[in-house]
Amino acid sequence: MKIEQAIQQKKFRSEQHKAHINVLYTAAWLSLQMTRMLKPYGITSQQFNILRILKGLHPEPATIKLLTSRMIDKTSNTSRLVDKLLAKGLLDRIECSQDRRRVDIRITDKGLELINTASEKLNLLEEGMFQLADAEASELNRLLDKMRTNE
Amino acid sequence: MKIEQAIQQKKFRSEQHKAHINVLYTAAWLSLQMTRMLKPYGITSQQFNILRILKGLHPEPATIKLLTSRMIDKTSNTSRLVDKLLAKGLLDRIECSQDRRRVDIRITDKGLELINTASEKLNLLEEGMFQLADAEASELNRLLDKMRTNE
DNA sequence: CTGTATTAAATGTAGATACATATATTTGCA
DNA sequence: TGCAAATATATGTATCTACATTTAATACAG
Repeated sequence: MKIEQAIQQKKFRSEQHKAHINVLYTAAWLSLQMTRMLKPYGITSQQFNILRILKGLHPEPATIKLLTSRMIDKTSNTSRLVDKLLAKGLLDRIECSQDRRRVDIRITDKGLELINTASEKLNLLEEGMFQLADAEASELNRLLDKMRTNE
Repeated sequence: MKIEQAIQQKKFRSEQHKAHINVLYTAAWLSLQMTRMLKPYGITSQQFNILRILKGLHPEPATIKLLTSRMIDKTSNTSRLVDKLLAKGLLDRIECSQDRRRVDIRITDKGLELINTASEKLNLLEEGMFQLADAEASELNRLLDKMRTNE
């Protein structure tokens, strides 16, 4: 569906303005798909994101600071997201002996199991979702990166 | 900044997967810019979105249902967003006499004034933000629409 | 050393999202 | 007509975001 139909707006100030709206709309759509896909596993997409980062590092641990720097949404409250995952037994938290301000966080076996199962489902979703050829996806990445030039 | 640096991840499963992450990241970045820009005006970006729709319709009113269908984020609670704007005197709400389930919502002069001032600021932001040529912005729109083919 | 600045993480808050459910009204058909 | 289904909006709840503030530990200049 074209963005014009999706939000029932015929005219836009410019193609750039339309692209701005389109990125926001597409991200909201993607997030919703992901939220629904993860629901049966009892985790949110931000929580999934943390598990994904920890899986990549495993068996090395991460600090809260490191997790934050790798999050898609930089302003989410990593401490509280980690709390939720701890309560579910998907993470372990070990106080850091060299620097007692820090905490080392590691994914548990239960966490690894969950993310592996959930990732399979997510891959299926992405396959259906992405009609883009490799070259098109590359170009999309280039354009998005360029859009954020003033970052 | 390239997405690889932005979230400090070197490898992605595919260009498509990278594009998925990139859309989410770019939208979060755009939203944050917008949130900060609107803060001095005392409104959130979702509230701005409602004012923008009502400005386009002015002097015609809109129902909650119409507003929802035009929102970028379809699952936001339009009723409650409208409540907030009413409390600030930026909207008027009139119960609909033909169908008493419905409520007609119209932007006030105060609302129009606010959105006009805020829009100018926002345009400045967009100018600085968009390094994309017209043809590039068009292509970006095409790719995003294609990404949502299964919508 | 000692005290100030910096850093890491946690917490308080107001507002938003996602979704289920409730309430009120209108439609439409037996 | 009468009553079930559909429609429009509102509300309850748990979670998340954005940001300011707090707590605690470490760094480092004088």
